Formats: sequence, structure tokens, C-alpha cells
Amino acid sequence: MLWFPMASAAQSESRDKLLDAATHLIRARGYTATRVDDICASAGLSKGSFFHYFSSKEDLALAAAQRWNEQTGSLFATAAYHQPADPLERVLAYIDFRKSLLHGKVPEFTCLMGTMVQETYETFPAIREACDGSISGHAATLEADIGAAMQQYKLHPSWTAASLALHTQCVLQGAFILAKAKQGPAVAAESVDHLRRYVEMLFTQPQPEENRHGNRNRSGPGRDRSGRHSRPGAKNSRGASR
Amino acid sequence: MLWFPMASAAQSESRDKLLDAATHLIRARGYTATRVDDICASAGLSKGSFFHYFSSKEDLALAAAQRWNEQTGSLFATAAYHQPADPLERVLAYIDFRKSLLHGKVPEFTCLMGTMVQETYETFPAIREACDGSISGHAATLEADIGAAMQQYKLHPSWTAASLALHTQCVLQGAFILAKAKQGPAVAAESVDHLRRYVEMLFTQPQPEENRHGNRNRSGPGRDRSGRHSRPGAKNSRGASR
DNA sequence: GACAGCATACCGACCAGTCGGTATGCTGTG
DNA sequence: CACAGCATACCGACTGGTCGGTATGCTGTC
Repeated sequence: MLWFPMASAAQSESRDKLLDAATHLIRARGYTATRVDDICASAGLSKGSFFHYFSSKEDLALAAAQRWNEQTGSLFATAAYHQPADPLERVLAYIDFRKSLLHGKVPEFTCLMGTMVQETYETFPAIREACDGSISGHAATLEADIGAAMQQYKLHPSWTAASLALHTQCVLQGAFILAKAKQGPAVAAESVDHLRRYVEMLFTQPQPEENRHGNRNRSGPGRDRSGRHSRPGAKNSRGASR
Repeated sequence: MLWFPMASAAQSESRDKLLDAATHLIRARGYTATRVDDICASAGLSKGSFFHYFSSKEDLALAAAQRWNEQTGSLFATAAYHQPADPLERVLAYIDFRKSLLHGKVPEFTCLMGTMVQETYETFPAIREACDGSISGHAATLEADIGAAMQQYKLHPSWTAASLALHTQCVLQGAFILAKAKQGPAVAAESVDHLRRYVEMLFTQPQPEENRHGNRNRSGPGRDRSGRHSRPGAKNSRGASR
């Protein structure tokens, strides 16, 4: 086989088989529950082969993260949602594209990074960092379009393009969790619909006055329907959340 | 000690210690990576004691889920966000309340259910079901307020109260993932801000025409700024997502 | 013959779950 | 009250199997 030095890609077929098997298994069972032997069996290779390519299981996870970035990177880079001239249309087309990917079995449309970071954020700093980089990096590809749309629609909101870009990823990650809990993409798609509606409204309609506690523009009277602030009163110091 | 039969609560101090330790460890490291020995050590009890109260690790997870429901259930049931007369204000106050809980270390404000379901949805059906029930059940407590707000504001939208209620949980779960990736609650809070803005806009402003692919009301011309539909063109069948 | 690619056999730590045992306290009966 | 009978609470050594990782060797190719 010819040996193109193509920016860390095309390293070895067996290596890729291991990475693909690992990606699939981790998406289905999580990082810790995925055994090295499972990966080898699923890839049709032996343990010796595994440790020929990866120095450890963690090393494999990092390599899988990198491969994930390359694959999803090119998928999104070449996708059709970049075509519209209007930047807002591009953002909405991105959301539509994400929605269109939500089909099939759960482990086939969920996110490797979101899955891994849940279990590793405290115990495997390197993996956490890779997941953060992947998610944040992907969000960053939306920022330019969002920023351009803000300019075009002459918006000067309290939120930033970066924050809205991250919010899209937030909704997607949350949608994956709901999809896992409910065993199918239907719920996820509905949340993506809500996300789309939000973005559309953000750019085409006047935004509500900020009447939050702890916000920069402790706005004037405005249209605050009640003036009540929920002022937590959290007697329970242990955060509780679902 | 007197023995109130108080609806499955107050079973045993040691049992609760084990459940608390398990909850904390699972929130930090995930279900699989949390060892029974870790739980025992953290609770200051022995393994014999553990298996006296729980027949297996999975049994513990289910018990922890139930305890979680009881604890968060009463936290939310007694919280102040129910006070406003206006149902929309109650929903917004709920969101504010959720935001106010986002502080401290990551494992202290993230969700046990969202964490567990990620690793167990394929391999531990009973745990998956418990997580689904917990999240969906909590979402259901919002439905009445959302529905009342829809009536009061005379909304007849394409979305349902149930779907919006689930969307709030979607954003929260996604926010927890971002918080884990970024090691702090700041990102999470920003996404909750977006969620609040969305809900506020939904009820106080005209909603955009639906111009999605695959939507029921293939609306008339309306205010569709371009008419383009991103019509996926996904040549790649393997779902890719982050 | 050097080395990438891959396999088999094996190691030692670890881990869920078991088991025999002790300590404590409650209950009813004479 | 005394005491048998029994259940609960808890301990920690042990087991059988698992898992990440290592050691070693075979094979084909440049």
C-alpha cells in the first residue's frame, strides 16, 4: 500500500478496525464497560494486535477521539448546509442537518465525545480534554455563521455567538441522553425542533427584556410580568438535579 | 427507634450511607467505574454490610435511583418556584431555580440519572427504565404549568406541553455534559439562560411559520425567508454526531 | 535479516459476589 | 424476670472469574 503522509490519517487498516469497533462499543456501553477483549473480538483481531497499535486503553480512547474528529469534521465540512447565502439560513440548515442524522439505532447517532466525557471527566483528564476540544471545536465552526447572522440582522443581544453555538451542542447532547433513556430518536428530534424555533425567533423577533437575577443589564422596568425573583432559598446545599 | 412506615423512606442509616456514597461516586465516575469496595470504603462499611442491604450492584443502582427520586422530588415539590400565580411565571421560576442550583463542584450539581443512563441504556434495561421514569416523571411535573400558560396566553402551537417540558430536561442534561467537559457550571448556566429566553419568547411573541421538512402543517407561503430546505443529502449512512 | 503485523500464552491486580461467623436486640412464653 | 428463639446488622476472608497489560514467537515482505 502506498504511504501518503496524509495528516495522521490512513495509518493501518487493522488499526482503523480497532478504532471503529471501539467507537461503536463505547457509544453503546460507555468507556469503562468496554473491554479491550471486546474491542479485539469485534474487530476480529487479537490482543497482541491491539497493544501493537495502542499503548493502553486510554491511548486508544484518545486515538478514537482524534479519528472521530477527522470523520465528523469532514462530514460536516462537506455537508450541504453551508450553501445558503444567508448566514441565518446556514445556521438553520445546520440544525436541520443535525436533525436528519437522528435516525436508526441509538448507538449509531449518539456522540462518542458526550458519552465518554461523562465517565472520564474526573478520572481521565486527557480524555476529558479531548472531548472538550472536540465539542468546543465543532461548536466553533458555527460561530462565524451565527456572528454573520447577528450582523446582518443587526442584533446586539446580551448573548454571544459563541454561547449560542455551544447551546446548540448542549441541546444535541441532551437530546442524545433523552434518546438513550427513551430508546429512540423521536424525543431527540423534538428537542432539535425546539432549538430550531428558538434560533429562528432569536433573529426575527424582538428579544425579551432581561429580568434575571445576576444579569449584567439589570434592565429598567421593561416588560417584566411580575418582578418576582425566585431567589433560590436552597436550604439543601447538595445540588440535586435531573 | 420508632418505626414509622413512611412510604419506603427511613429504612436504615447504614443503607442510606451506602446509597449516598454510591450516588456521589457514580456522579463523579459513572456506574461501571464505581466499585462496590469504593462505595463501602466511602460509606465506612464493609462489603458484608453492602450485600446485606443490596442483592447486587445493579440492585443498589435501582435503590439509588429511587432514593434520588424521593430526594429531588421533595426538593422540587417544596421549592418556591410554585408560588407565582401566573403559570408562565412558575415555569420561568422553575428555570431560574434550576440555574441557581448550578454551582459548586461538577459532581455536586449534575444528574445521577443522566449519568447512569448513558452507560446502562443497552446493558441494564432495569436501570435504563428507572432513569427514563425519573426524568420523564420530573418533566411531567412541569406539564401542568406549561399547559396552563398555553391556555392563558391563548397559544395553539405545533408543539405540546409535554414536548416543551422534556426539552427543558434536554437542555439541562446537555448542560451537565458541557459542564463536565469544561469543568465548571458556567457553560451550563449560559445554556439555561438560552432556555429561559426561548420559553419567554414562545409565550410572548408570535411564533415563526413552520418551514421544516417532514412537518405536519406544511404551511402556506408565510414568512419563509428563503424557501430552501436543507434536504440532507447524507451520503454517509453512519450517523455522526457531536 | 530486520522489522511491521499479528497471534498465543500468560501474569498479576482487581472485583463482584459468597460464606461463615459474631454481636445485638426484639418477642413471646413460663 | 429469665431465657429460648429468632431476626437484623455487620464483619472480613475468600473465591472464581475478569481485565489491562506483557512476553514471546511466528510470518510475510522489503
